[in-house]
Formats: sequence, structure tokens, C-alpha cells
Amino acid sequence: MTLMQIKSPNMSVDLLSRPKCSECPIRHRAVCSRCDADEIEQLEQIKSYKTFAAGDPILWRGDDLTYVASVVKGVATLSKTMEDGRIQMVGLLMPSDFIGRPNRKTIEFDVVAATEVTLCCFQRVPFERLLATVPHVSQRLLEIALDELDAARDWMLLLGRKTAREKIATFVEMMVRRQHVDGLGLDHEPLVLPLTRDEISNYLGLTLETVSRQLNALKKEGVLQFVDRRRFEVIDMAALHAASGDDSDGGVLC
Amino acid sequence: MTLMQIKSPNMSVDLLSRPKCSECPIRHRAVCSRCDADEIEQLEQIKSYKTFAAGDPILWRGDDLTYVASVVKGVATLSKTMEDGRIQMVGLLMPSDFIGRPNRKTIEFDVVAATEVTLCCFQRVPFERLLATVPHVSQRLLEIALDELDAARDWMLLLGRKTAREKIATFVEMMVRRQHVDGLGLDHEPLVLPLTRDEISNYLGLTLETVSRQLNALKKEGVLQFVDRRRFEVIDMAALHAASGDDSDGGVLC
DNA sequence: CGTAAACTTGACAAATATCAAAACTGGTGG
DNA sequence: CCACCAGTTTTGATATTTGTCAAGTTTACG
Repeated sequence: MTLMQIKSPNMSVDLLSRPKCSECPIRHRAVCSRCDADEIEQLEQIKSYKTFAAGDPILWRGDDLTYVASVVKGVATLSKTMEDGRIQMVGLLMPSDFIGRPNRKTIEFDVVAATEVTLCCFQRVPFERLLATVPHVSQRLLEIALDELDAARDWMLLLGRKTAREKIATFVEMMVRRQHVDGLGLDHEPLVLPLTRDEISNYLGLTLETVSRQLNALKKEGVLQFVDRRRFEVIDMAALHAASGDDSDGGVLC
Repeated sequence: MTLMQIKSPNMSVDLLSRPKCSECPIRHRAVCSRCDADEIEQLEQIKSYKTFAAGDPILWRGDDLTYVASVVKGVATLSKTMEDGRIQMVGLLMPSDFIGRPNRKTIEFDVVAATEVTLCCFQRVPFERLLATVPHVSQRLLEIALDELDAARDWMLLLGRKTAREKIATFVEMMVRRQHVDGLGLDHEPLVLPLTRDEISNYLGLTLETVSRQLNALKKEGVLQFVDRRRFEVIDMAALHAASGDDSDGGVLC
């Protein structure tokens, strides 16, 4: 039994039923997206689906990294904790995002399922071999890493320089964008905040009280409308974008 | 003439004299570090050294990315600017660090020489071809990108959760560490802050006044000693590390 | 020297955190 | 079906940190 399994009692491994890659919702975006049929076959050999319930730890800091994985469904958080308990989330993993670091035995942060999460896991060592032999995998992984790096740098601007209001608006806007991409939020289905106020505060470098206040401010101003604590609709997209502090061009249009 | 040259009047291109890779101070750490003699030869074909004076822009946001490069000598900053002028530095590039993004025509931030900088530039398009054909280059670049990502995430913790004092102490500690690696600071040579107070404040998400106050606090406490505004010595390494807010293990020992 | 840039220092303001309490929500079992 | 409970969220009062503004001071360099 792996460390990962010990730490995650609710994790269910689904070794025998390996869903077909051809029907995978992230087939065209994940680390496998450049692969041809033959290469997919090789990946299929070392893959297994695992699901985690909301709140379950997926990987703990310093854990033996026996698997790397792609997020197929759901949202996972990636965070760092200081000795005195201060927490900073350093990534929000959504479908097609990659977990783990090839050629490293451990990772330096905690990964936790925020919602129910389905992962497509690859055994690390065989995956590293593929990385060395299948350029389509390593090329795509490089691209994913560079995209993550760009995203991390945008987040650094947010954490270092944006006001509480701008942070909240940026976060909500990001939820809107990513849920469009995932094809959820079919037209007028309400959008979802996959995180609690506390988790949002850890993502934005704020306290949960400030998150609550700013979210309610946007509600009172008629920018957002909430159907319950998690689900909302954007009433005034332009105002939301204006509040984010990001460049005026681009955001609203695409 | 490239955009880069227009924007950087003081840049000096040194197309004819291509220093030997075998004598390069970053030969064993940069993007070329895994290459054998034959592969180095290929890189040598498309490389050229360029130097920039302190303060010169190297690449401007949105610029046509005709080159990617490795930092050979000196320090460059990588930063993002908001419409109203707020600045957040998102990276500090030191020897062996990589500049640019293959398969992208532009980058999303400004790169500026903080000290005099020497770059080993590779024409982007030929470099991309090497990336596709020489695994030793793409493997190393992936590793560099993942290291950058780890560093960016550490910085996110700093920006989101650390106090002004912790930010300053972390920054100073980082200067100590990186200057040891570069083999500068030969034993009891004083260490150097390669940035002004203002630049440090943009790196740490503070104001220059707060940087000045915290630096002077560490001086008054006898943790640091300054020989001039840029050069300093660490008197009490343990106190410095304790002030950084990082885990007690590791830091001091290695 | 003289001047501009970099840095320091002080007084005050503003944003956000902290602490405390109340209100809400979703789920559970009677 | 309802009441209750724990966890989450909201709201309010206050404290703290850091930012802002405004002089000064030092330093590097011509």
C-alpha cells in the first residue's frame, strides 16, 4: 500500500476499469494531448483512475511521489503551510492540469481535493521513461509547465499588488473563464465557487472575513447575484472586469 | 534591426567573438548543461553574446521575441506593471537562468538589466528546432521551468503571507545563498544587494520606505552590517534565518 | 563642490487583520 | 417533518501593519 493510500482513506482506486482515452474529456488538453494512437497506448499501460472525495488529501508535503497525474474532473488545491499555520494556496488544479514533478521523489506542498476529484494517475518511474522516449509527452509537459509559470506570475502580481477588492474580482473572473472552458455552466446554469470562503482567503492572501465582505460588496453593488453560498451569476461582467485591476483589453472579449 | 535593439541603445552585440562554451561559467547549469560536444556545436551555431548596461531594458512586454537567452553574468529583473503604474517583480534572473518562452512570439512582462548583464542569446526559431530534435536541450529546459515554478510558488507564499520583516529577511537570505552558488563573495568579501530599495520593494510587494525601515531594523539589531548602501555582511546568520519565517531545518545548514 | 538620485526618517492615514458574536445552512436523527 | 447541531458565513468593533506624504540626509558622480 502506498503512502498516498494510507493518507487518503476515501480514495478509491479503479485499476481494472481504465476508461478509454478516446472518450476522455481532457484528451485534447492534458499531458497526452499531442500523442498519437500508438503513444496513447503506451500511456494507457501505466495509467489508472483514482477518485477522491471533497476534503481528502491527495498528496502530502514530503510524501513519496509514486504517481504523477492529470486532473480529469473536479478541483484540487495546492498549498504551502508555514510553521505557525499560515497557509498560502499556490495553485488551483482544474481539469487537464498536471500534478507532480517528474524526476523528483517528493513535492514541496500539499494537494487536497476541494470538490470530488478524478485523477488519471501515471506511475512515476514508468512515466519518466516515457518522458525520455516520447517527445510528444515531454513537449506537452514543457508547455504545461510554462503555462503554469505564467499563471503563477500573474498570481504574484495579484498577491503583491492588488487590493482585496481587485483580488476577489480577479478570482471570480477566473472562475467564470475556467468554467466556460470546461463546458460547465451551460449558458444560464449558475457558476460555482469550488472553494469555501476560508479556502478563497488562502488563495488570495486575505482573511476569510475580508473575502466575505468583498464578495457581499459585489453583491450589494449588483455585480454578482448568489443563488446559495456556492453558486452565483455575474450580472455585470464589465463592472466585474473593471474591478479586477487587469488591463482593459482582452478580458471581456475572449 | 530588431525591436530589442531599438529599445536598448546601449546593448552591444558581439556576433563575431563567440566565447567558447567550454569556458562558460554557466556551462554546467544552463539550458545547455546536458549537451554533449556535438550538441554544443549546434547551439554554438545560433548563439551570440550580448551585454546590457545596468538599467537597460532587455525585452519589453509584447516585444517580438526574436531571441531566447541564458543569463551568463549579472542580474536582470522580470516584472509586471499595472495600468496605474503599480509594479510587481515576478522574477530575478541570475547566472544560468533562462529568458524567453519557446513557441511564443511575445512575452508578458518586462525584462530589465539590474546590473551589467551578459546574455548568451539564441535565435528563437532555430532554438525551437533544436528543442524538437535535441532531447538534452528540451529535458534541461523542462527542469529549469519546473525549478522556476517551484521558486515562483515559494514567492507566492512570501507575497501572500509573510510580514514585511519576514520578506526582507527572506530576500537577504536568498542573496546570500545565490551569491555563494555563483562563487562570488569569496569568503569574507561583502555581499551585494543587486537592487535599489525601490526595486527590492517591487520584488517583495512593499513600498521602498518599508524596505528601508526593515533593513535598518536588521542593522540596528546587529543582524546585518553595511559597508555602503549596496554591500553588506551577515553578522548573525541564525537570527536572519529565524526572521525569514521559513522552516527551521535546512536553511542554515546547506 | 554641486546636483540629482537614492535613501532615511517622521507623522499620519488607510487598508486589512483580529477578535468576538450572531446568523445562516445543510444535514441528521428523532 | 421538524428541531437541533456543527460548520460556515456574516457583521461589527477595534487593533495593527503597512502605505502615503513630506521633509531631510546621504551618496555618487560629473
